[in-house]
Amino acid sequence: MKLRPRQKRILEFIQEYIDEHDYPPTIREIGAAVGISSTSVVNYNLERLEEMKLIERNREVSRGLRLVKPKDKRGGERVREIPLYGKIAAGKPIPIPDDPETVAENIAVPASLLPTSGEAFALRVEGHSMIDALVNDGDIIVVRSQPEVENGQMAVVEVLEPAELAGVTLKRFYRRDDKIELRPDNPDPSYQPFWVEAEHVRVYGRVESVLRKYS
Amino acid sequence: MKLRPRQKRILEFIQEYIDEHDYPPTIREIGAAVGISSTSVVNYNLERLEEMKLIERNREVSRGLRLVKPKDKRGGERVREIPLYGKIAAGKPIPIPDDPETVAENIAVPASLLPTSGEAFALRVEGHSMIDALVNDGDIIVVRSQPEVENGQMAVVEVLEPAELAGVTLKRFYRRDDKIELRPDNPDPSYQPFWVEAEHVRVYGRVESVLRKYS
DNA sequence: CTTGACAAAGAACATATGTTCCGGCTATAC
DNA sequence: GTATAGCCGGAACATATGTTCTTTGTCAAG
Repeated sequence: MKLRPRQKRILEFIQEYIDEHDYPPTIREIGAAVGISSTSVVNYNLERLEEMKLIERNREVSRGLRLVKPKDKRGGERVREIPLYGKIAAGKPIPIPDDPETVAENIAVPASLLPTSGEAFALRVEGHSMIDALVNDGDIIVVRSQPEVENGQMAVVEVLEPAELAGVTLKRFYRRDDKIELRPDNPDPSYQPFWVEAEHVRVYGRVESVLRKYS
Repeated sequence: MKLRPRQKRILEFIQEYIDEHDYPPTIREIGAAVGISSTSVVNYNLERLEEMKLIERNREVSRGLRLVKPKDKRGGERVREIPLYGKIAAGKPIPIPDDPETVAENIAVPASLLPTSGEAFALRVEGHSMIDALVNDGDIIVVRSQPEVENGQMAVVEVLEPAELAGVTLKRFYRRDDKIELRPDNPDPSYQPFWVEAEHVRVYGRVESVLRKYS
């Protein structure tokens, strides 16, 4: 079966309408846009399109139609939304937010910057302690959730004790037996590594990618 | 204003419904799902949600509602595809590809990392000359196409003459009268700035953002 | 030419769906 | 207590919207 020009215009209009409104048009709106005065003619053509498997319809439901292969703007799996949980101190640890469940916002990340497997989340870096690792104040890091990381990797960890260091921080991670060294990556001597008991550290994940926007 | 549990359930249901049907639910469908017998109560709560800027409504239109920040698969303008033209030397300029029109591939970039206006494209950085600007070998830069840049900005420029420097390169850009200094950002003395006649330089654009993926 | 399938227009119809109004309930403030 | 505001339920209402029917015109096949 062949797609007639009027039917092609209907398809295009549906796509445009959904792009603009986030919901499909009515039969009458389609008619007005394509230049069809009768609702029955629109209905007729929608039936043809349905036969051709180009759209799906839910009968007796207003705006009950969808495109079978929507020309999705975000091209399938090329982008994912991950939660942006807030700020992380690259310098001194900062306390965990009271309610970690409340996600401030989501951020869209290209699939090419995401881990190939596993969950991921994002944080905004505050401070300059990882400057030598090319991570700066204001950058957004994408973190792959995982309970362990290898030595030398950039990791997001929570320090439980001692109290004066407690909080979540971004550091290079080195494990020696049951002690863990958290090392900043800044030549400035005001940034010093510190050691913590392994049992007092919880690893959230390792840094997978970095996003930076220049104002 | 506080989000009441019933309103939260309404939001969640709208999201689920859209994910499943590709169009929004009716007031009555929301009521049935959330356990509200009266359409007026659903309407009332939708008005509250609209006040809180959590949804938008088109009155007198069936299913005329949308989530303001839809976790929707087709999240509108949140992502754009831009061409990834290939590699650029952060160190020595590299020749322009014979056919700049042939785009090797496209890359999806979140709108938050794109310039608010104008065209953009992406390049993969090769070399370490911009290491102090936190741009490293392998990073992808997003470039806003523009014919001029301000002094000190990181810019993608093409050098036409002299022949031994000809090519496209990534440098900090400084203009003094009719001469242009192209300055790398690496303390290593093997990276040296150089001066070129302004008429022998073509500016492609300035660096808008940086993406880095750790293997 | 006649026939039948297809496309279309217009009108009438059925109902799906948003809107409005009224009353009741609960909690808090006065 | 009373008063007020926020929230809810129910029903009547208006209309937005899909469905169906009849009629007309076109075009290719017989």
